[in-house]
Amino acid sequence: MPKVKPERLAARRNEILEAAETCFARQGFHQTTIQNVIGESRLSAGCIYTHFASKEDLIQAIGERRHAHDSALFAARGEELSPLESLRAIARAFIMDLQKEQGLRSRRVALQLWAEALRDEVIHEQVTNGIRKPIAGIVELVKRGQRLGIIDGAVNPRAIARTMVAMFQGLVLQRLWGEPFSVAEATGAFDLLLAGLAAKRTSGSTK
Amino acid sequence: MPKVKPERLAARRNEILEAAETCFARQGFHQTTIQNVIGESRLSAGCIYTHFASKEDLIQAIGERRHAHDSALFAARGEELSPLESLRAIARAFIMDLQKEQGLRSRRVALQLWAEALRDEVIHEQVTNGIRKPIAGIVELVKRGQRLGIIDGAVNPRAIARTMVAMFQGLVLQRLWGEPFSVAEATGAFDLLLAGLAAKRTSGSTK
Amino acid sequence: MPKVKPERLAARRNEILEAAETCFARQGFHQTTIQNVIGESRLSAGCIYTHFASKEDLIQAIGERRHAHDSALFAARGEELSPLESLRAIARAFIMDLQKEQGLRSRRVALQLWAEALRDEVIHEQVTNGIRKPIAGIVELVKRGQRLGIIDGAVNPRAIARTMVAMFQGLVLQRLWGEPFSVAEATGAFDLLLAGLAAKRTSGSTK
Amino acid sequence: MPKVKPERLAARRNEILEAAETCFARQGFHQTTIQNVIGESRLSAGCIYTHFASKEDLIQAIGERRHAHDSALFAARGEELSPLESLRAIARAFIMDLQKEQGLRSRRVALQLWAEALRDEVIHEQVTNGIRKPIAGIVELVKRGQRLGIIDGAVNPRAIARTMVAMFQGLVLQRLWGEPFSVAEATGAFDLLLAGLAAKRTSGSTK
DNA sequence: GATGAATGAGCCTTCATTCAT
DNA sequence: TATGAATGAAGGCTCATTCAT
Repeated sequence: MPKVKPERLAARRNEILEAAETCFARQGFHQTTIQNVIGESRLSAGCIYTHFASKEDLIQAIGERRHAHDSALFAARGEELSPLESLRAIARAFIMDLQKEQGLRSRRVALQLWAEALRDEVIHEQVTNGIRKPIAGIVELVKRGQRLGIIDGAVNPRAIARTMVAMFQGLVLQRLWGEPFSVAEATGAFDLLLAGLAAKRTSGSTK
Repeated sequence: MPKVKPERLAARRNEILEAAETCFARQGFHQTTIQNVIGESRLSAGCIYTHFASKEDLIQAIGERRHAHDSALFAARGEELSPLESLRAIARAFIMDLQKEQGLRSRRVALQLWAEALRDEVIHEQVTNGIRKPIAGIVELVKRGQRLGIIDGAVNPRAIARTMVAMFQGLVLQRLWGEPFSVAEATGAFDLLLAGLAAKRTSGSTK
Repeated sequence: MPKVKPERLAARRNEILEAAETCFARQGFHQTTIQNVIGESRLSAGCIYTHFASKEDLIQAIGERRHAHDSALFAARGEELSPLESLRAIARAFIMDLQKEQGLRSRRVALQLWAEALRDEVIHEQVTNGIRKPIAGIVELVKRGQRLGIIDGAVNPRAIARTMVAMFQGLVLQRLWGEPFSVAEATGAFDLLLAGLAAKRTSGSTK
Repeated sequence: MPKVKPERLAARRNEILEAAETCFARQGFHQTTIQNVIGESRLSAGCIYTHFASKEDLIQAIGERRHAHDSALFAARGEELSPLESLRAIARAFIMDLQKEQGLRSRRVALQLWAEALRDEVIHEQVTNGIRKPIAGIVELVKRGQRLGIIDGAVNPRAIARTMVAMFQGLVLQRLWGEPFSVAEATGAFDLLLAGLAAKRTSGSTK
């Protein structure tokens, strides 16, 4: 029987993660020292190391969090919408989320996780898993659209899904770099892609 | 009259950059030690530091290179093509480049530069400049297309350009993470976007 | 409420300074490596750097110590003595101190600080402050002597004070270089200067 | 038969020493890099190393120069003066020399040699030799004065000589540290010492 | 002799991690 | 559990010195 309730433990863990994310967003993983996290969390080195085995562990835990966040964004839009409307809704939700100042901190960390994924197997797993679920969801929607005759049957659902996600990722990059970002522009561009999808008579060639 | 020709200097500089890029692609900026670069280049610490002021300087020089490479990819497609064909050509060139094993090493480094741009002002400049030129080029093509009546006059050229670049960036990410990548899929998806562009009578709304 | 008492901190700091002074006296500032101090103190690099910000900081802290030591040597000789006797007492104390083996270690360091003062503003401040207090003290004594009619009113107190200190400094140099040093000789020479001071009827010129 | 005349060699050697002294005076031995000397002399590393075996050798050569300079200062004052006048003349020459801006550069280096003498046997030899000659000269003068009955026979010539030199050294220190320095003050103080010397009836005690 | 690019040992410093309290 | 002083293995960088030209 633990003397400290598990919820207390989780709370402490969360405090640390919160502090770490702040530091990581500000300075990056490698520029952030454990001392920084200690300062930000107002805890001690020893305390942090009873909750996380190592700095790497801490980073991975942060990765896990992000994973959850993005999955939620793309998660089940109400079933009552048409597939195309669902896709728009997803895009809109994502684009709106990019607007929020608050989400940016976490996305700055995400960008670093993207880079880290090249080397760290665990993070690689997190990142690719984090992408596969949304992609699968979009694939489902497109297929449904095709069954309903709303979406051109010739398009490759997987390719569409991957492309949409790619667009979102690229938008994140540009947003993080401080490029001008407008919800209207982003939504408009996305609608063009959907328009292409819907077109019964796709002009695959420009000739 | 220098005993050693300037071209020799440049060659040496290049050797170092080459070795550094190899290390950075393999281990990332922060996991790579100068010792690694020394080992890879078979030169000495002192030699490296007569060509680059610091590790940071080395990273920035690598950034400069990438900058040049990508700008070239997007650069002037022949004027004889129609704007839409030009856009396709650009996309195709980019997608083909992503196929090449050789380009990947450099792109692994690019992803790290993207993350680094959040903290390093010089790299930030490089990365955003590297993106602005392609965007400007695409904007020009779209505008020409609109003037020629080939592209829907209602679309926002800037938004399209930014979106296209975003797509490319996202593709790079997925490719680097080892997600299955097919030229046909990628090209197909891109054509959809172009189809949306070309459609004179697009219902921007799905209602 | 700190787990470790502040006095423990000060003790540790002192250990380090002690080790550093030993090394510095033996090898000089620049020949001494932090590794040497580590070896001498039987502590670790990290520990030293939690107490001192840099090697330079360590040197300056050593300077501060010396400063204190010398100021003490020249400090208030009992008020019950006549000014001339006070001057003799000061000189004697100084000369005796030069005899002690123990004081030599610290003086070897002092000589290096004298040289360092040419370049390091902080050390320059320490060294000149360390000299100004004794000079001021001697000036006071001379003035008192003049008021009492014991010391020739024509002499410039400041010049005398500076000269006395100069003599002491020169003696330190010669002592450190291993020149034969005898208390009797040194005291005798100093008395000559005092004799000159006291002489009511001195012909400043030898003609 | 050397192709390069020895005088050409000596000239080159001198150029280097000149540059080195400038650097050493400005930054100290240990802060001065060979690169600095190279820059100051507008020669090359290889060139310097054909004239001097090592940095240490360069420093010692500088030491040799200083040695010569100071010995000259104290050297044989005309025989026609009385001993006391000779002593005054020596002091005056020294004090005047301290005034010259030009001499200061070299004295800044001297101070560093004084410190270096603690560790470097060669420099120690130079410094102590540089002092012994003046001391011997002064001893001779004092003895002559005693024989002539001008100087109190009770004084210890060696002690006097050492003390005078000590005073000079101390004055150099204070001057280098930028303490206010006046020829009149310095000369006055020195005269006091001479006055003490001359006194037939030395009050060795102040009681 | 002169040049200066190259060498590489070694220095100062940092920082993830531990452990006695 | 929490604390934070202490550890010590590296890491980035410098600089005296060499040697092919």
